[in-house]
Amino acid sequence: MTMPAPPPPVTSVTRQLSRRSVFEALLHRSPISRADLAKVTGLSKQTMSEVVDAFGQQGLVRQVGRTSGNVGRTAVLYELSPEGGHVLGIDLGARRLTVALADIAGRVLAEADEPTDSRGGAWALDQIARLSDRLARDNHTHPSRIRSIVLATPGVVNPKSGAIEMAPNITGLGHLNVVGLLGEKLGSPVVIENDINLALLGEIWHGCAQNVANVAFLALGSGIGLGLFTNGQLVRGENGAAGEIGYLPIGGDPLQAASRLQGCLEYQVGATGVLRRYREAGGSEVESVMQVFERAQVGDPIAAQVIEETARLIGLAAAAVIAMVDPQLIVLGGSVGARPDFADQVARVLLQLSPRPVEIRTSTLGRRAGVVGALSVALSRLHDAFFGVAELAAALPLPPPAHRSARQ
Amino acid sequence: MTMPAPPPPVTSVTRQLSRRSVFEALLHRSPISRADLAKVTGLSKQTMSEVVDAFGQQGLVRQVGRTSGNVGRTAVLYELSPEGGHVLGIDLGARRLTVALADIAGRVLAEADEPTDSRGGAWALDQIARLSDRLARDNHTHPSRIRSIVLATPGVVNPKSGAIEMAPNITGLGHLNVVGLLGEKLGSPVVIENDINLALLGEIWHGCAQNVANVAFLALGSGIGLGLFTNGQLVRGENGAAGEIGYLPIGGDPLQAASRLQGCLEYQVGATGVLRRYREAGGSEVESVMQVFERAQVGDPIAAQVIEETARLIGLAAAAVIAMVDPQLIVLGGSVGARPDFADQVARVLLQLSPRPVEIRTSTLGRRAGVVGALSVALSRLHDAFFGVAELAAALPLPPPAHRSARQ
DNA sequence: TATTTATTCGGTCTATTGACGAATTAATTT
DNA sequence: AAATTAATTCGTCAATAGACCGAATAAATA
Repeated sequence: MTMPAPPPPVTSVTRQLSRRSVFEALLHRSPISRADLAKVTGLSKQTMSEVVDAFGQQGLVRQVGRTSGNVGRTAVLYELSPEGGHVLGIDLGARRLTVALADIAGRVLAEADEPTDSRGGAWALDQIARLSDRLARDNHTHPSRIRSIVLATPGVVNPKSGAIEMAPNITGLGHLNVVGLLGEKLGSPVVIENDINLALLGEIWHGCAQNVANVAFLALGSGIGLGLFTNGQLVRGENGAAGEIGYLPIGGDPLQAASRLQGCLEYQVGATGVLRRYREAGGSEVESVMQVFERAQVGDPIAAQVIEETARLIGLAAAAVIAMVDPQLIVLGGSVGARPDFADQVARVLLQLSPRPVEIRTSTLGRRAGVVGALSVALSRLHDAFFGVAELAAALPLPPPAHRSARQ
Repeated sequence: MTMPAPPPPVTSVTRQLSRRSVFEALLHRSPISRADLAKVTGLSKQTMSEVVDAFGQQGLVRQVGRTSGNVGRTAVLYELSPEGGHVLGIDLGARRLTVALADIAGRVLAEADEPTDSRGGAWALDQIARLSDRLARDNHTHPSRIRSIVLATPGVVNPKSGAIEMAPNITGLGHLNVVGLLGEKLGSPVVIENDINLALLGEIWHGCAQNVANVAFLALGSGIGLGLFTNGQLVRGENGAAGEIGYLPIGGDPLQAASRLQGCLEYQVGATGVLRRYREAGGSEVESVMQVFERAQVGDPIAAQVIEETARLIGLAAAAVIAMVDPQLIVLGGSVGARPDFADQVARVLLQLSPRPVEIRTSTLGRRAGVVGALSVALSRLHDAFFGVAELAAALPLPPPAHRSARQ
C-alpha cells in the first residue's frame, strides 16, 4: 500500500500549472493515454511524461490497461488513483446525520446516515467521528487517507473564523470549537459551511443546477433560507449571514415583536408559522406541515388556503431575489419547498408578479443535497491544496486611493 | 515622443507574472529603485533589470531622479510613465454628461461635463466623442493614446453582449450598437456598465467604501436602484438586471398594474411616486422632490410625512438587502439618497427593523461617483490587458457530474 | 508499410546565484 | 583640512538550473 501522497514538493509556478491542467484532463477524460493528454492540454509529450511520472510516484495516478484496435503502437492508459486521497462530506441536521465518502476523482464511494444524537453538542461530534470512521473502514480506506472534510450545518457560519455563530436547531453546538475538535478527532482539516449553501452547491455539482452561473436556492422546511450563487461564486456575506431571508420585510408588519425576533417572513412561512395560521383560521389539530398538505389534498379548504398563502409569500420572496440578484434559475428545496405541487403554486404566483419570470425547479437531490454539496467543497479544497496557484488568483489591484489627482 | 506601447509581445507565463508583480509594485510605491523593486517583489536583481528595461522600451516606466543621502551608490528611481496609456471614464446621464481622463497609474488628469444633448441617441454619442477628444487634446494626450473606455449609463446592460437593453431615460439609446459606434468614433475598446454599479465601484475605489469586500450601494434619485459588491466582485446577474430593486414587492400591492409595470417599490419612492404621494396627501403644487424636501425643512407637515414614509420604505429595502446579502456597509447615493438628513432617517428606521443593523454612509463622491467608477473599471481593464493572466484565473473545475457513483 | 506511441537529444527561455565594478558615505589617517 | 581607506549599496556579467518545445529515433502494431 502506498503512503499517502506527500505534500507536493515546491515546484515552480509553471510546473504547477502544467500539473494542474494535466490533473484536470485526467479528471474529465478518465482513462486516457499520455499522447492524448498531451493533445488535450497542449503540452508537449515530454512534459507530459514527466508530469505523469511524478503523479505516479505520488500515487495520484495509476495505469488501467492499454489501448487496442487502433493502428500503431498501443498506449498505456491512466486514471486518477483512489490512493490519491479521499474526502468526507457531512450533513449534520437537527434530525439526521449523513456522511459520504468520495475519492479524489469525485467518485462517491459510500454514504451512510443515522438519526442525530439528540443530546447535541459534543455527543453529535462523537457520533460524526464514529460514523466517519466506520464508513472509511468499510470501504478499505484508512481514515488517515482522508484529506479534506466539510461539514454542513444549519446556522450562520462565520466566513473568516469558520465558527458556528447561530445554530438554533442543534443544542450546544455554538459554544464548541467544532473545527478544532472535529479536526482532531478525524485527523484532517475540517471546514464548516451553512447547510443551505452546501445544498445549493450540491445541486450545482450533481443536481438540477448544473452549468448555471447565477442560481438561487430557496429552502423551505422548518425554517426558510436562501443560498446565492452569483458569478460562479457562493455569496456568504460579511458575517456569513447572507441568505437569512427569514428576516425579509415581507408578509407582515416588520416592526412587530415576533417579526424582529424570529424574522418577519419566517414568522409566517416557517413551520410554526404555517401551523399557527392553520390553527388561527379554524383548522383542526395538526402536528406538522406535512399534515396540512395532506389535509389540503383530501379537500380541506382551510388547509388549501393556508398553503396558497404560503406559496404567495414564497413567491414574493422569490420576486425579491429576482429583483436583487437576477438569477437564471431558482431551485426550491427543503421538505416543503421540494414538493412539486408547491413549486407549481409558487411559479404561478411568480408569473403574476415578476416582469420577467425566472425558471423554477425543484431540488433533485432532496435531502442528499447538503451532503453532496459538502463533498463538492471538500473535493475542490483538496484539489486546490494540490494544484492551487494561490498567488495568481488575486486580481490586479487598482492603484492606491491616496493618489493625488490633478484636479478634484 | 515615444510611440504608444505596442501590444506586449507574447511572453511566457512566468515572465508575465514577473512583469505583473513589478507593475503592481510600481503602482503602489511610486518612485522606487530597481533594488527596492527586487526586494518588494522577491525577484532577483537581474530579473528586475530585465523587466524594468523592457518596460522602459515599451514606454511604461520612466526615470524620475536618483536617491541621495543614503550610504552607498545612488539608485535610479522609476515611476509609471503617463505615456504608458490613458483611460477614459464617461458618465452618460439623462441630464448630464461627464467625462474623465486618467493615466495608467490612475492619476486623474482632467474631468469635464456638459448637459446631455437632449436629442439623445446618436447625438449623445457624437457629443461624447467631441468632449472626449477635447479633453484629450487639452491635456497633451493624443486621443489614440487612450486604450480603454468605460461608459456608465442608466438601464440594464447585458453582461454577455454588452448591449444596453433598457435605457428608459435616454431616448433612442437602446437601438444603437453603442459599443461598436463609440469604439469606432474614439478608436479604442468601449465597455458599457450600469451607472449605479459604476458609482458603487467609484465609492469603493476612491470614495467611502474603500477596503470593504461586501457593500451595497442604494441609489435614490429619479428612480431607485442598487449596486451589489460581494466577495470583492460586482454582482451583475444573469441578464445584468441585478439590483433592479424598483421591483421589490415592498410598499404596496405587487399585483397592482402600476406595480407590475414600473415596479412596486419604484412606484412609491421614485420621483413621480413621491410627488404623487405628496399631491394625494393634499400638498401644494411642486415640481421636484427637492422642493418637497425644502417644504419639509420650512415646516410643511405633509412634506415631512411624505419624506418620512419614503425613508421608511428605503429602510425596508435596505433591510431586504441586509437579509439577502449581508453587506458590511450600505452606501446611500443619488440626488435624494445622498442627503445626510435623509440617510439619518433611513438609519433610524433600519435600527428598528434589523436584528443587526449595518453601517450606513452617504456617498462621498456624489455625482462624480459614476465617472470615477468608470475610470476604475477602464483602468483595471487596461491593467488586465497588459498583465492579465487569463488562463490562470479559471478555478479548478470539479469533476463532471456524469460520473457514476458507487451507490446512489 | 504506414501509423501511432514513447523516449532521447539538443535548443530556448526564464530566473537565480555569486562575483564584480561603480558610486557613494563614513571613518580614519596624515 | 585633505586624503586615504573601509563599508555599503546599486547594477551588470557569467554560469547554472528548471521547464518547455521540436526533431529525431526507436518500438509496437494494424
